Amino acid sequence: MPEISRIISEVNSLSIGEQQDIASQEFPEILHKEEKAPQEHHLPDLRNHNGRVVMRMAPSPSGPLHIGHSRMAILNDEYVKRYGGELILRIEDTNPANIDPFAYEQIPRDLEWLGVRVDRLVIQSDRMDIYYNEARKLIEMGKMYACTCKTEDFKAKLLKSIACPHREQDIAISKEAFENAISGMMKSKEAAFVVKTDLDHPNPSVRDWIAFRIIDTPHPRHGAKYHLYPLMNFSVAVDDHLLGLTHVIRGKDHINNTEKQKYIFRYNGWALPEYYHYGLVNFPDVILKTSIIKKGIQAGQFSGWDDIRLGTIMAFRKRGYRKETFRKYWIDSGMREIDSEFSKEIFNSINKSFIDAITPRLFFVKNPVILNIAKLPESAIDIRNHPTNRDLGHRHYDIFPDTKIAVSSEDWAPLKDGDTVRLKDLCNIRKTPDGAEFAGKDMIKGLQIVQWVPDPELRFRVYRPDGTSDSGFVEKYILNGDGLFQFERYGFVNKGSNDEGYFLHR
RNA sequence: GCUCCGGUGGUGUAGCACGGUCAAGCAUUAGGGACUCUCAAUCCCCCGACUCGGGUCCAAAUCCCGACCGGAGCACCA
Repeated sequence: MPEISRIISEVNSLSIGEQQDIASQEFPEILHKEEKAPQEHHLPDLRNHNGRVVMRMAPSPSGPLHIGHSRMAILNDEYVKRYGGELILRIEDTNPANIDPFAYEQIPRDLEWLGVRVDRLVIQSDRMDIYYNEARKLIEMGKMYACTCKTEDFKAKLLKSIACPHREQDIAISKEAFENAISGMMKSKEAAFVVKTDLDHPNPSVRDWIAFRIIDTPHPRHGAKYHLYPLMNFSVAVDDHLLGLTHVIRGKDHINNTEKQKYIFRYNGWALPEYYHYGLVNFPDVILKTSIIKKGIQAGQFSGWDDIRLGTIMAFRKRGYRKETFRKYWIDSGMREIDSEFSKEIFNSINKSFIDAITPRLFFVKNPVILNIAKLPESAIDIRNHPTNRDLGHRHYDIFPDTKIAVSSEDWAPLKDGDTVRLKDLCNIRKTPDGAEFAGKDMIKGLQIVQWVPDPELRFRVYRPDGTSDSGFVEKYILNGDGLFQFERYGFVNKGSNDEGYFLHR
């Protein structure tokens, strides 16, 4: 080692120029910069994976999944697929007030569409007895107590690191209160059940946190069967252990919760899973909040959970996004703890790379003008459905002197009399004071090319995610297919029916 | 205010655990061009970043300290 240091300092004592001279004379091969292989984005390896991992996704059933949830789902799924093991979907429905029954059926469907393989479904409200039993153990250990303080008093004391009078009460009192709460003999807010942590913990929210509360609201799955519900930090800790999780990946917003949950692990002597927290993603101009969406749907402002103005998986799907896009985007984003902004451009660009080569082209003329073209010659033409992909075939038109042609007013209106444009794949036309006239069949380089629709009959409306819509004529060939089309010079559109569709992206 | 986390081009990231191969890679976007009967795709070119200030070191995007900025949480949501 000293030898190496000596040589390094010797080399460093030379100027760059001298170093280069020596290198080029004695070791010319090192001056050739090696071509770097393109770097694939890939997720880092997990700590302590022993060939098998058990992971989970834990959404609350307040509504269907949205784009934000897809990160959690895909990250977990990727790792389980990489190492092998089990992916658990755990529906966290221990707050009866925040449940939309529809979510129980839609969340699995959203995941399936995303290509996430769920090995096991766990619904927390079906495991209440397990939580009760774990709580009894903690009470017995003296690590949990019943508190009948007023909420404000309880908070105020903790803020000052002062124990509430119930903290050291007899275990029997807590035990009895717990059973009473379970059997429904206590009203909401009359008591709470608190996990003892550390009154001097620097973060006040970690000090003695509430693990169970009494709720009178009936549960959508269980009605009035239960009156005492665990809070997330308790049920999560218990389940993460009992379900045998090896790794937990979730958003950074849970970092504080992890601290709280660790107390349950410690008291029981359970081994901790490996935790990862990815940074928060800001989604500009995307509506994600379930409470807002719900209100909007009820008020008739949105057509439903799949309204294309929303950020739900259902809405993305309706617009024609590919599931592969979600996966690539989130893998590219990695697992860093930095907060970031969702990039619509990159997301759309990824999506385009998946669909461009396989999506048939079609002409759509928005805000149309119908032209009678003077001296239009009879012709029969074939138009390719894709500029390079021959497998997509072509479409055929017979054009006659009296065939009416629609073009977009956005193309036509700016033209002056005498200007010429190219009707793509058909002919050139000249604008005249009376309308339009034929101006030759041969393609002239540099001529503006416009899309057109012959014998315009099919009105088509495209709904855009910003709430607006465009209307125009579309080629009749749209009737022959379903799914995605690229309306040339307009963008990709997912067909909803024969007269309307949804804008995907350009 | 307190606790924790983080700061690489317009945007998303790679690199940071083990300082030298980083005068910083990739993608996207903007701009220019080639090609093209789509203002698409493809190809080429180009603009653009290590938050700042100290320190350690022969050498710092990488380690240490401070500042600044941003985010999350702060107690009966998940």
